[in-house]
Parts: sequence; C-alpha cells; structure tokens
Amino acid sequence: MIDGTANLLGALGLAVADRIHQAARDVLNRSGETPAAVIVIGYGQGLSNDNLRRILDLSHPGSVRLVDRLVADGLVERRKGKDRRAVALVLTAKGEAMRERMLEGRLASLRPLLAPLTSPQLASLDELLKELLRSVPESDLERCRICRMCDDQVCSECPIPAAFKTSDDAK
Amino acid sequence: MIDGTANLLGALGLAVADRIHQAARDVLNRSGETPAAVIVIGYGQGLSNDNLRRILDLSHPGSVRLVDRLVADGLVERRKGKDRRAVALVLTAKGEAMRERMLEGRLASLRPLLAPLTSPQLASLDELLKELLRSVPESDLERCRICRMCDDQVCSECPIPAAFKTSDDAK
DNA sequence: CTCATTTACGTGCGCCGCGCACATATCGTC
DNA sequence: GACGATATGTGCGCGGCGCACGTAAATGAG
Repeated sequence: MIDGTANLLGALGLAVADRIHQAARDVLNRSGETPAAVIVIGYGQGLSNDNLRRILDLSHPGSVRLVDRLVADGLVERRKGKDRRAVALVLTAKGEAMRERMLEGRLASLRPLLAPLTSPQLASLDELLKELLRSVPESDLERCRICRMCDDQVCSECPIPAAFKTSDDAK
Repeated sequence: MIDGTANLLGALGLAVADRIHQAARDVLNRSGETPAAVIVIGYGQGLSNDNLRRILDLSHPGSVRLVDRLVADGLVERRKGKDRRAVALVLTAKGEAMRERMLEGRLASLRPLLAPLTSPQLASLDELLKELLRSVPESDLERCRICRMCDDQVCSECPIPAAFKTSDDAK
C-alpha cells in the first residue's frame, strides 16, 4: 500500500520537476543547477561560492564555472566578502528581474496542476505537504537544497530564509 | 492561497525528483533521460526509437545516441521491427536486472518520505495524488512521459501500460 | 508504375554542464 | 612564523544533448 502511494508520489514529483525546469529554461535559456543558483543568490545575503556549491550539491569547480556563466550573462556580480578570499555573490538589476520572471513562470506552470481540486481538497493537500516537508529534510543544508527554487514572496512559512541565515552565518 | 500550496508542491516535487535521479544514478551510473529510457523500454513492446524520443522529449539524434550508450553498456538490443526501417528496442537480461534494481532503488528512496504520515493521512494523500494525476496530463503522450520512471509492478492502476500500447499501436 | 512526400534511422559537429586534479591566496592556530 | 584548513580559480576531459545533414524504407498521388 505504501509502495503504491510512493509510486504515485514519484510520478507527480517528476511532472512537477519537469514543469519547473521547463519554466526556468524558457526564461533563462540555461539548464542544470543554473536557474536554482539565481534563485538562491537572490536571497541577497552576499552568498559565498562555497555555500552556493553546498546548497546546489555541485563540485567546487562546477560552482565556479556556473557563476562564470551568470557573470558573463550579466546576472551576477562578484564582490569582496568579509574574508579577503571569500566572494560575495550579488544579483545585478538584470539578475533580479530575471529571478522575478523565473519565479512567476514557475508558479504559473504549477497552478494548473491544482486547478481541478476542490477547496477542501486543496486545504487537505496543503496540510499534507506541510507535514511532509517538515520531516523530509535531515539537515539545514538539505532544507535549503529542497527550497532552492522556492518563491520567498509567496511562502511566508517557508523554513528557508531562517535556515539560510543560520547556515550562512554558521559557516 | 493557491500559490502558497503550489509553492509547497514545487518544493516537494524537487525533493522527490532529486531522490529519483540520485537513486537511478547510483545504480546505472548514467544521468539525464537514460534511466527513464531503461524503464520505458522495459515495458517490452519492442518500442521504436521514435516513440522513445517522443516519450522522453528528446531530439531524434539525442535518442539515437542514448540508445547507443545503452547498447554499449550491454543493456539494450536493437532488433528489427515490423517495418524494415523501424527498430525494436528490447532489454537484455542484464538490462532487465538493471531495471529491477533501479525501480527498487527508486521506491526505497521514496518510502522514507511517507514514513511520518499516519495511516489516515496516507490514505488521504493517496486519494489526492490520484485526483491530481488524473487531470494533469493533457495527452496520452504526456501521460507516458509523467510515468517514465513508474514501477508497473507496484502501480496496478497506473494508466500507462494501456496508454502505452495504444500510443505504440497508433503510431 | 513512377515519383514526390513522409517517416524512421543514423552521423558529423559542436555546445553546455559538470567533475577531477591541481595551483593559489587567505585565515586561524600553536 | 610555520602549518593545516578554508575558499577561490584553472587545465582538461567526459557525458548528454541539439542542429544540420544524409540515407533508406514506406506511403500516396498521378
């Protein structure tokens, strides 16, 4: 029984991820973890390259090249962090605009999925999703990773901004 | 409100997709749509290259190279289809074994997500997932695409095998 | 039957995203 | 001030994929 539900969850998860990636690609014309990087950097804490790589689960060089691409596209600036070796990543105005469009595109691609649900069904799903998301991640890092494409404007209850700051400060 | 739920669904969807891809990569040591190809070919209808490409949403050449890799790995055989130009793709014994391990790894990576739910919550989620999956896909092709990593041993109600045969015969 | 069109495969070529091994600069500590 | 830990960047290559193109077989129109 639980396997049947797990299988359905897997199917829906793929459908959701497909739509998210498609929406991001339509706007950004980049694939892989690049869209997520724009979202994450957009939290605006002056994220370091190393923290970025941890959240995106990439190698150091992979992350560096990813930032190279974003800089080349004029979306991100490398500034000096508190540390003289550390880099503080900041979105440019163009990058901010891109981020907004990506997040809007993501929601626009997900809304139709929920359209067929009745109002009580929607409330029930909301409850279940919160329950699942509470217990899924086993670390602050994993929490950040799960929400690497989240819209912080919409999700006021999202655990990410808080975890983000702590993980950002802690390291 | 609906946007909040959509955002949560997006977060969970990413988590699910991450786990599925990770599990597949652990077993197959290949990424992209290659794992899905093994699952889909494993339905055993002697799928053509062209139908495969449609389900995976790849270009023709992309699909051909993907099959090249699978053949090189000894997982797939190219046989002659009814048509002299068409190719019938069939899993080798090694490919079948690989498929089994992938599907088991996928379920194993998804089960923990549902562990924290109570029994009535699980039933409620199952109901909602079925409702969502009923209305999400807009075509038989999209249905196949969503379930390209599904476990047909577990999901007796999965609409895929039927849609698969029709789409396979129809074209 | 002939010939143009469509369908299905395959190939040459290159790009993008990423990891491994390595080099370099800075920080913290003893 | 010497040494390990931390943080970034580079040379190099691989895997996955698309574009443009070429080819063979089925289909359909005359």
